[in-house]
Amino acid sequence: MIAERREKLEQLRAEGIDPYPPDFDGRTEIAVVHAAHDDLEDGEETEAAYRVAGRIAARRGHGKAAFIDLVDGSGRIQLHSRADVVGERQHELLTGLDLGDIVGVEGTAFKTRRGELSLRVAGWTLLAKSLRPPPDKFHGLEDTELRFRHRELDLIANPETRELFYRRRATIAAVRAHLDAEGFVEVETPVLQPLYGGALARPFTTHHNALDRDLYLRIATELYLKRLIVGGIDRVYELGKDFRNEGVSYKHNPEFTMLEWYEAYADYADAAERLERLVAGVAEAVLGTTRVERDGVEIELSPPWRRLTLREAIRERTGIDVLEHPTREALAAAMGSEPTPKEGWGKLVDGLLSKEVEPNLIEPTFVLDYPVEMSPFAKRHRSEEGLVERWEAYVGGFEIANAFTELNDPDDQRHRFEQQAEELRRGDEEAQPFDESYLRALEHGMPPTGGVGLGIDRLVMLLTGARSLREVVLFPAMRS
RNA sequence: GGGCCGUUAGCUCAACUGGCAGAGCAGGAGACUCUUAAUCUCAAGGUUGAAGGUUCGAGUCCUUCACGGCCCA
Repeated sequence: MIAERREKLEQLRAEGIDPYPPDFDGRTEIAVVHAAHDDLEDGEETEAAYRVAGRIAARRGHGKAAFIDLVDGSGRIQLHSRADVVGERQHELLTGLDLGDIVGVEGTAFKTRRGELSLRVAGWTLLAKSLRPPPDKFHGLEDTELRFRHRELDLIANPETRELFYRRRATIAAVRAHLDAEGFVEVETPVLQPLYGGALARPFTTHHNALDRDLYLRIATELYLKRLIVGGIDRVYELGKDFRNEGVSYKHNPEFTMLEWYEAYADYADAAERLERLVAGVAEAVLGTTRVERDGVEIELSPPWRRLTLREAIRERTGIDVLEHPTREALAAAMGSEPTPKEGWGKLVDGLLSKEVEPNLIEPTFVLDYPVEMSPFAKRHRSEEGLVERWEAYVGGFEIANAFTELNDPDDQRHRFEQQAEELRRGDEEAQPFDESYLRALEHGMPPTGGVGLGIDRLVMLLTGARSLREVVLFPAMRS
């Protein structure tokens, strides 16, 4: 198959045709041609000449004439080649090209009797010979593994894939526009970090040869961004990749795109209002509506979202009041199970939340006020003992965002790091390492601050109806 | 980590209880000057994911492994 195409390549070279010329001038996007002439009458001809370029997607020969479908990034247009117009030899060579070949074409616009806007080919140039057969022109490419490993084939064969990633891009652009308009400053902080922090997760480790030291790929941008708050950038955000050394699932990829923003002189209630406005605004900008559908259920994203406490949420689903069972032994007993040595009380609560509560939170919901054990960077609750001012936002059965009133008391932060050290000793590999440098920054004084982390991939899932995060990541992690 | 399902031609898929591995599209040769999943004729295309086993005979049954999907942890 490949050998046949290589043979054609050599034949073209023998004819003096460069199969990979460097340029094609004066190109018009196919969508522009459609916009200019879609109103032609059936059978109407014009003198309007265009140069278009793209990939040959289909071909229907008719002896001394042929129809060819040409696709570029903007759309598809039909070409009509006639031997009496373009010349016998040029016609033969054109129809002898393979599906997948990339050509530049000059021609005049007309509409066929059946009403399809087409270009009458006056001349053409091979721009790139394709040596491998493209996916099936009718069925597209359906094999999930091939689609993910060779996303370029998915994009060639499945226009809806291209649409999805255009929508992803529109989502990110709308998020930036929203925050920029609210006076937030976008920054870039280190991806390679001497200490990881800001989330409960295991990091990837790498090594810097010249410095001869291990570095971590960031699991969050949190601690650096809060140092910028200390520095006086009162509204700051970063949108970029985080890396967590964990398994893959429909909602996890080891590298993923995260937005974090921090706002001085705000708390977690302000952050919640900002998030629900942002998500609804982005949906409106990207979809033109604040309603999305998921598994046949319509979800309204416009504010205000439901708010309930974590305690209520768990009690509502399981009948267990976690605050009545404040030790890991007591809570495990109430759950009817034995805690493993690695599980602290916070882990058990987290388990109840993710297993029992999360899948049932379809309508947008803020779950408020988490146990302090689960939240080493959140400020203690202003009125509830043992809790912090934190929320997680759930939509469609999964978490999209996490926020707190940030802990700005350096002594309390030191105490929390010590607690995390204990968790590390117990064997919890997701616990936080002690970060003296961050503590020192807090000791200079950080204003009261509200901060949010929003999972961009999950937001895109929400706005595209994708079943899996892997569908909205161009090249998801795969086994070798 | 566990369970279930899948892996057959470049792509999309067939092959009843074990019995000659097939089709459509793509590719090749030919016919056809308004087709659009064009149509028609002819010919070609395979280490059935890998390794081992059972059997006269394995795409099909058994074991192990690889990769993927779904569900659970």
